[in-house]
Amino acid sequence: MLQPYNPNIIEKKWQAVWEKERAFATSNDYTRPKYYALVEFPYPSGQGLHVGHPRPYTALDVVARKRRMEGYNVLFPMGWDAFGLPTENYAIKNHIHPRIVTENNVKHFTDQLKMLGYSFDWDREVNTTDPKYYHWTQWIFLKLFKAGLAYKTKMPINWCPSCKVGLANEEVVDGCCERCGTPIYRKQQTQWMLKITAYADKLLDGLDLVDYPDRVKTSQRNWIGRSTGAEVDFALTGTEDKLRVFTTRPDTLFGATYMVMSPEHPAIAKYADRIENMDAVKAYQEEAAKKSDFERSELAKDKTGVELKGLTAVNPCTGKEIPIWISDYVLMSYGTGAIMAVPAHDTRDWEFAKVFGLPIIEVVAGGNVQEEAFTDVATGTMVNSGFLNGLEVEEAKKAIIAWLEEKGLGAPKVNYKLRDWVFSRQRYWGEPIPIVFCDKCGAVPLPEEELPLLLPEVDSYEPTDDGSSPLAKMTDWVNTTCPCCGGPAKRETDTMPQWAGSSWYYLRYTDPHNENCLADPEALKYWLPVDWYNGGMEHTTLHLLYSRFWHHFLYDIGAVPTIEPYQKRTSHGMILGEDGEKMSKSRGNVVNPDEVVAEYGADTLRAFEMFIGAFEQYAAWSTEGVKGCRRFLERVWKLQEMLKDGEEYSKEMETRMHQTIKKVSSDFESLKYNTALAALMALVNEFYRVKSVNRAEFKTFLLLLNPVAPHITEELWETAGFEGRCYNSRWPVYDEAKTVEDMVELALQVNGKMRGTISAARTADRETVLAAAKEALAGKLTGTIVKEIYVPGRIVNFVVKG
RNA sequence: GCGGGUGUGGCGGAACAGGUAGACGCAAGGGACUUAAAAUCCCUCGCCCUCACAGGCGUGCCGGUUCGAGUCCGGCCACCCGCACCA
Repeated sequence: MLQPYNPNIIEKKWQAVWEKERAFATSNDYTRPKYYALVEFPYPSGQGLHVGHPRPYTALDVVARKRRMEGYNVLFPMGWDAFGLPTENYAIKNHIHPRIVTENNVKHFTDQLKMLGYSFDWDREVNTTDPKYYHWTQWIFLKLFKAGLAYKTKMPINWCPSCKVGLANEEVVDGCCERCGTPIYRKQQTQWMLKITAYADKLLDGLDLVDYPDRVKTSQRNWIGRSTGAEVDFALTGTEDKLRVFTTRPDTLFGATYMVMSPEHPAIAKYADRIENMDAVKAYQEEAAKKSDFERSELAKDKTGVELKGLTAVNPCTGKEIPIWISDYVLMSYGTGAIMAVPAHDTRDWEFAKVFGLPIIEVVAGGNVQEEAFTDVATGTMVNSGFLNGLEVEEAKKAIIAWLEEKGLGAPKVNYKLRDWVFSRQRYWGEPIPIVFCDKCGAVPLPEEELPLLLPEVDSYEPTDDGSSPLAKMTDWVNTTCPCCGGPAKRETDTMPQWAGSSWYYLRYTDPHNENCLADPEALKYWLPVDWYNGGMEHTTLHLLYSRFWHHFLYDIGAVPTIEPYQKRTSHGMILGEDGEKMSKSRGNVVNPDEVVAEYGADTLRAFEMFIGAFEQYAAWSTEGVKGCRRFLERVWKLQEMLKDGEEYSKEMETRMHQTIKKVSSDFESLKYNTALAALMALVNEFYRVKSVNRAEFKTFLLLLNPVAPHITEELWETAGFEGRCYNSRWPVYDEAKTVEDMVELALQVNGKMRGTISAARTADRETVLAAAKEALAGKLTGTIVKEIYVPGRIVNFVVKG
């Protein structure tokens, strides 16, 4: 009598066996071929794992398990991105130290991940809040500082009044805090910045070296936003001064009929005495300052502005005096904060000119510039442009830049949308920034021997409204001596953002316990780059970009051996609630993996997560679908009852077995987990149809299913008495020649319409097949056959007339 | 506005390289087993017409290429995501 399938028992059993056998420990034998599979380490939140986590984890666990069976030395690690606001907020509310909160959450997450049977190498677990880890986060910061890539500056930052913290541009979504949704506003504050802009070109060029999805590459490129053009100086009438602008269309310079400055442009204050309508200008400035970024971009794109009466500029090409306006459609943060307006060939300038009745002069023929701006650069010829007349746009660009350079009026210039990275947070639960401020020596880096700079114990983690960190109240800690001159100095009290620790964690996994450097160079050389990194699309312009930046920097200082950190990147689709909406507590559609495992087992959950749909697309949870996967595993379990002897595939199964090995092997490599599982289900259906599975077939089947459902396959492997363990057996191989059937069903068509099928040998010759086809279609072939098409193994088509 | 993506049964989704559309799963209907139910096993399952055979229609819409189009080309439409006055 067959025992019923009881996942709760066998899953615990095998998890214990694997742990005892150190089944998934990474080898330190650097002569073996390596494979580094990485999933984004989670933030250990208080809610625990939700069913979204297992989708990417299972997918890469499948890859990792398959690679081990193929003989690779596999690094598949897990860790904790544990600094962060929710932990700190929870700590404040419940008066528990965030360290304790983190410990508890990590424990909970670990238990949940172990329950799901992942083949992580737990000996290599890292935790960003561990001083032994953040030692090296701080070390990298010091290197950045010494390289001039970390600097402190007073600037308007994105302030979230709810989190009481400054945010990076990447953390602002629709003008609101990415985390809590509160509208942010601009606040002047001194901030640490990282000069990611210095790496803009390297980050762009590096994309050509890696295998990322196009959508990821494209959004990184757009975010960096490189644009080439020129800077041009316009003389200010009656002064020695120039007004410098950036333009991507220097070719249209003859058509510049006015200029626009950002309301924050410093020239306004400088020439206040010349500006006749200063009251109106000031009013406009105040109006613009009051608007949040959100309002400035989202609300009415209707153009507004004020002319600076009494201040004009000179078009360097035409020599004509042109007016200067201020308008909030020109941003101080991009280019020079001022533009030359060419209404005939720029949509925004055109709209502005229409509102204020400014002249529109066509300089590129090809459109009707009184009706709309003509912005096409591919067609069109220069007109009304002096020496440029008759040139194509691209030729004109070169010519005008050469002319500007010769006259000393301008030069080629590249601009980026990318801004430097706001790197300080006014909160407690983050890495302390290892810098002290000395009246004599300025900002002084801590000596590297003094790292890690430990996060001090404080009485209150409460953030302050004035924007200073909770650490600022710790005067014992804040007051220190200058490492440089020995005089009194104060410590930096802001901490690093959560993105710091995650920017290099994949390096630490290669050598997680090293106390002398961030990781042994030999280990880095062997393991890098990460072969396959899966993570969320939401990190494309955050974590993924930040960590590439750090890696490029570390490469430049010789700390890592590769230019790029990740060779291949994939992104999973989110798991939605059963209602098709994003899972959230407020909607009440959250599915808890613990309950799914308790009711159906981890193998069922894993199988369902892989079967739920195309890996890169969103998928809605389905309780019925989960049951379907459990049903499949029950059918697998009961294959034991029809198990027959046989050390080779049976005749009737042979082709099917080879086909399935081929299909599953390639699908596991190309994110098609759903169809791999479908092929395995179909194979089981076939075993049921013939009411038989022999030992050779069963063994191969177990190996193919093992990466997805490791527990049940291990149990069946043992029960069947196969040698060793399933997890460390060799991945099955197929014979290409044996994947094709000898006899095939050919589709018969008349004028491209299906009219029947015949069975024929795959290699049957044309005459034989056409004769058989005509016989089969007797009666349906009326008229004259004008063409006969035969594609061996596929189709016969007769083209008939009359 | 710019960029990216998606559109196939009642549902999730398959379809190599242009070659039998709907694999696999879910739901539904029918049958077997059972005192009964659950579970399990077997059968049916795109739409229209037909008792059945045979046929007609069908992959968002319109057109094109081809012996043959879900797949290629041109033109639209809808929805989703990202960026967004970036000069």
